[in-house]
Amino acid sequence: MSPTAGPRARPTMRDVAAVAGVSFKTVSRVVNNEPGVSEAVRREVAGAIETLGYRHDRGASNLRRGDRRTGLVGALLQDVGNDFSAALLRSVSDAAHDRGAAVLAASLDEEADRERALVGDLVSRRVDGLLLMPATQDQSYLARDVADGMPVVVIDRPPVGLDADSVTVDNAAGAATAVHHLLSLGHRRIGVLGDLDEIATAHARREGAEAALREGGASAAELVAAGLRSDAQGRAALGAMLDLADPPTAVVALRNVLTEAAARELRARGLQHQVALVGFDDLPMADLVDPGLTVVAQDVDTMGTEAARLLFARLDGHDGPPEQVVVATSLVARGSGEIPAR
Amino acid sequence: MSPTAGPRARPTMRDVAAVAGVSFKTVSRVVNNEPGVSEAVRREVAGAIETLGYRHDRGASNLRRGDRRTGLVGALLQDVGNDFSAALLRSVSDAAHDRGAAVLAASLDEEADRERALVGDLVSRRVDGLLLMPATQDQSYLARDVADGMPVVVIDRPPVGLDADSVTVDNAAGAATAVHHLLSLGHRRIGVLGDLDEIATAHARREGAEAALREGGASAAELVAAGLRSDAQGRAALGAMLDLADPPTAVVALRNVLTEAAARELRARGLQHQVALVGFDDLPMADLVDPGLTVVAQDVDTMGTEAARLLFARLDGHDGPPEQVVVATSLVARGSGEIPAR
DNA sequence: TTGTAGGCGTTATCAT
DNA sequence: ATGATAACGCCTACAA
Repeated sequence: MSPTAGPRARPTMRDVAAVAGVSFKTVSRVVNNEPGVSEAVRREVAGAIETLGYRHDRGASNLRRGDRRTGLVGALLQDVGNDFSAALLRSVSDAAHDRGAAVLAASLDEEADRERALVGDLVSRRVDGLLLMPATQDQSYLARDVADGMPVVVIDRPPVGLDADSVTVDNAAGAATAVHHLLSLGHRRIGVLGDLDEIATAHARREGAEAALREGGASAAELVAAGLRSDAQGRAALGAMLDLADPPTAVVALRNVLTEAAARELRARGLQHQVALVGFDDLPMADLVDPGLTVVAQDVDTMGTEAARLLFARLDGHDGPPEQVVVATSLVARGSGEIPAR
Repeated sequence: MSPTAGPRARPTMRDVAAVAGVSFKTVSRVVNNEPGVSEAVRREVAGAIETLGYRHDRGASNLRRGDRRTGLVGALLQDVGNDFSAALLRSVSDAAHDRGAAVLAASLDEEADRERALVGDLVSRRVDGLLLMPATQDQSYLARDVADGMPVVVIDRPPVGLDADSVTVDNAAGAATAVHHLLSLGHRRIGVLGDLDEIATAHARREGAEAALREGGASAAELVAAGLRSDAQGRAALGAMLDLADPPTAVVALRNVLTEAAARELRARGLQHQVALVGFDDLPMADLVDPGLTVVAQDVDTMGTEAARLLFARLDGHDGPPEQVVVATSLVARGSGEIPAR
């Protein structure tokens, strides 16, 4: 008995039926475009729907339906505000919408608990499938739900403890490419900036870079910094290296924030044309920076498309062993990585 | 009778109850953490849940519940892969997750039909509320659903034909700021690059810029290009202006892709230090470009936070007239906009 | 502390 | 072509 016109209860099929003067099953037929309703009745019902502002309830529908498909897909990414995640979300959600599915998106921020909590939430919402960029070290907690019929595609990092499709890049190889590029230009003092070693991709990249350095006879412990999470940490770490008696003549930044950080620090010191820089993962305006940023690029578009393909193939009943798609990385030379050693 | 281990049917509360040897209402109590269950039974039920891999079904739960809240929020943005939309999505989804709500995200790409279709989808999924960056010219089609209790917050553009909260920036004023900045440096030949005039924000920006130019006595029809949608179109339009006998000494780019395009074109012509450039909307690495890109920045963070605040206030029952929040823009001088007139 | 009956809005099944 | 009835998985109300 609220005096303010509170939200009126939404009309149901029964209400529509009453207005149209038919049984509510007939309304259901009309709403679902089922045959067996005369044109006259169909119009009558459509009119009632219009006047009442009736809106079909997918939740209720889904409860009763045979296939139990919600038309919902989950996308748990590292950070939907970040370029890489956002690009993936875009291509996956395009594929989803082409199939009439909606996408539940969320950011994990490398927090394992958040991943488990959000997966739980998505499962209880009965998503048809899940795209996951893991924050956990082990996804075996998902095995049961996968067995119960919820396909999961793991992206960016290989799944651990879980038999699932995945889309990754060869991080070690990509990092090695960056190092080889610099070695070939004569660099021997090469700094490495990496993220937390607990993150699988970060670990693989650092290992790949260090292995390449060793092979090239350019290994130097004081030029390797890991565990860098922010722009500030990246700048500080590079700054410390540049303050050494024998500073690096080149830097490999193993994540996009670190590439940005390195570019800033070099620029702040006026060294952007003296010290070479190669980043892992492409950046939006890398070509406009001075010098242009040389990077080992991941093909985000392909990654997203492939992930969507795998996910929807499973949803279409495609059975078979998990598929591991590895997308190629490519070195994009724009200037910063082509500065020769002094 | 499929030979392949197809998705087993998910266990229900009844199955759990059978295993635990209790009634299924007791299971419901345990699942919802309701009081009135002995510790012993609680543990028994928890064990059964574990062995069966039971997962609560929110859809079914919600159907019977009194409040009919789905804990779902829709976010219809221009393009979740684009920086501006992605930043908004991030802050809104943070606020949503803080409240235990999940976010359905989708991109509209300025397609009015897509907006209407997706809104319909979200409504039939019974989202509790909706954040909308409109692609339509008129949102009156939403009035009924708003009246039926679904709060809508319109972002980036003022709502048309709909009484709803909104979060916008003063586009005309922002564009005027950019022009004034250039006028004050002595520029009189100022090029303007704008998006489709049908887009409300684009229209307002162009009008604001042109008004400021007129006031400054620097109006020049041949230096105004609208309807530019892509990097290529932006570059072409600016290129044409620069090829004029009396080319512009400064450019205002009214959208971030156009700012990028302008920076590219100027750079390609080696004019990046001769022709001034001010963009509307900030860009990721604007400080690393040479020269740094001067922009009129929109405070995306505040926009997202405000939008979330408005939406969740409505969901918390806050009643009252629609609120129109206008977030201030700010000129961020980084170099490109401070090049003086020749 | 625990259980039973009924219904949320819809679709499946079977009847008319 | 249309309708009555049961059921989906769960929660509310009430009873034991």
